[in-house]
Amino acid sequence: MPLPLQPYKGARDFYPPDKRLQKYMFGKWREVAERYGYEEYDAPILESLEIYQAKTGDEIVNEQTYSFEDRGKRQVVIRPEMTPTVSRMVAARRQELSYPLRWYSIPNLWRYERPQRGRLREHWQLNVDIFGIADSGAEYEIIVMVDDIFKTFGADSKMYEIRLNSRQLIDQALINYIGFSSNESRALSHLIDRKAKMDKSKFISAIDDLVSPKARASGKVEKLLALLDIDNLDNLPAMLKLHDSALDLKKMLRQLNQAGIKNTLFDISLMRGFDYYTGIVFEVYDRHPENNRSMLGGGRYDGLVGAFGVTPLPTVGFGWGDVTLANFLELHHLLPQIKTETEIYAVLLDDLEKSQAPIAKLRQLGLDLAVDWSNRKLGDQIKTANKKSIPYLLVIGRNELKNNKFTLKHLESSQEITGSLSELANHVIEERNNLKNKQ
RNA sequence: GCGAGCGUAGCUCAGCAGGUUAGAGCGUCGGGUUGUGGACCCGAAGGCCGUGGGUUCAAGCCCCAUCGCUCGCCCCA
Repeated sequence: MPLPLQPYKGARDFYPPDKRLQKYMFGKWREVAERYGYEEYDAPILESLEIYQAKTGDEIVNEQTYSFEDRGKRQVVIRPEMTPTVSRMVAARRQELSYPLRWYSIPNLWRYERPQRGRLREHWQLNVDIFGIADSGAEYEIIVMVDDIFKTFGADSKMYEIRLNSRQLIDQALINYIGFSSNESRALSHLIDRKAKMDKSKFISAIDDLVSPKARASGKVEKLLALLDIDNLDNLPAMLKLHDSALDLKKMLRQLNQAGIKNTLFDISLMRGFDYYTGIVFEVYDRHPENNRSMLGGGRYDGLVGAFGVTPLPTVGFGWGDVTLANFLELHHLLPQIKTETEIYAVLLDDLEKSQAPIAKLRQLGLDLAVDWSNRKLGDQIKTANKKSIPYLLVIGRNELKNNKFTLKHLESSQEITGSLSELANHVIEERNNLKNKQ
């Protein structure tokens, strides 16, 4: 039996070009998060089972996670998401941390399920959370940051849209305005979340299955359907329109608009799967017809830190997966040509031993340099540099060693410059800095 | 977990109705003589046709199972 060459189902190998792309994406994520004053944290990939049971449904814990019993009989889960972990960390130091607390992380997460487009078993996710702010300024900051990240990747606002809703508004609508029980309301909100995927008659019959015959008879279903057709806050019935949650949403949309973010919309059917959200929720959709899906989402969850037995802490956060981001960038042609880190390929022609001094010198001067020790013909060595897309070529042969003057060739443009090692190094470093400033 | 489609060289795929030693392009490696690459020409390596079983004189092709991939569903972190 030959050994398998494929990575484990739903997981990925990162060959250098893949890793370069990942570094690029993570780099932009970090850059923007830090520009907003967020600090990076990390945590173990293993967590004890209990911390998931408090907040999520049983199915997620039992069927959609990698879980096992360790040798000490502890129930262990490979983390499927970061929110419980970060809540745990904050709760553990609830008293000593100072608020508002702004944290981010890019954890590796695992879920046990069938892989499909945009959803693998293994993925990485940018997680950003702000703790300690009850005011909607927290949501505002988070959404502005998300938008900023898109812009930093080169996207324009036509490529995506930001949809907003409020859990409080939904509760108010389903329970107080229409009059469903809280059980019916919870079941209905999960159903409404799937509305876009179902055709209308199927959706209606699914509603009928969920609600009591009495509710059906009293016209509540019609009332619900009418409500779900509303796509503008101003068209809500008065009782809802004047509710705090609707006013908050309206203010949020206005503020975003003032910040130049106009690709927003109110989507009353937007739920987010989890029950832990307590206020405004949002998702960003790709507008590309081939990928018309939610790429990231988040919202306010004020109860989770408190679930660890400490004084509750208002929190807003979001998670953004690397797979959905990569799909988006690819589809919208936003992937840059990402070069290898190596800047110089040193080709040795004559005396390998005497060539070591200039190579060491260039590295001391701060250059990333790979050496071809193969002693092959010059042309062959150049071909290798070319294939590795290393930008500069340095030839070290007897002439160079004798005169202590070297020639650096930029392979793409075929331009050559000649000079001392430090002159060449300065040139490369200058070009490197120019490139960085452009990005 | 459920349903559908697909598995032939590193990659993209051909492969006739089941009929001898399984093909192309790209890529890789080598060559086209002296210290300058990308083009072009020549050549080579590389496949138990995903795996196991079955039907048949004969299976890459048909049947069953299994694994994997893709797309839906469920669920969505």
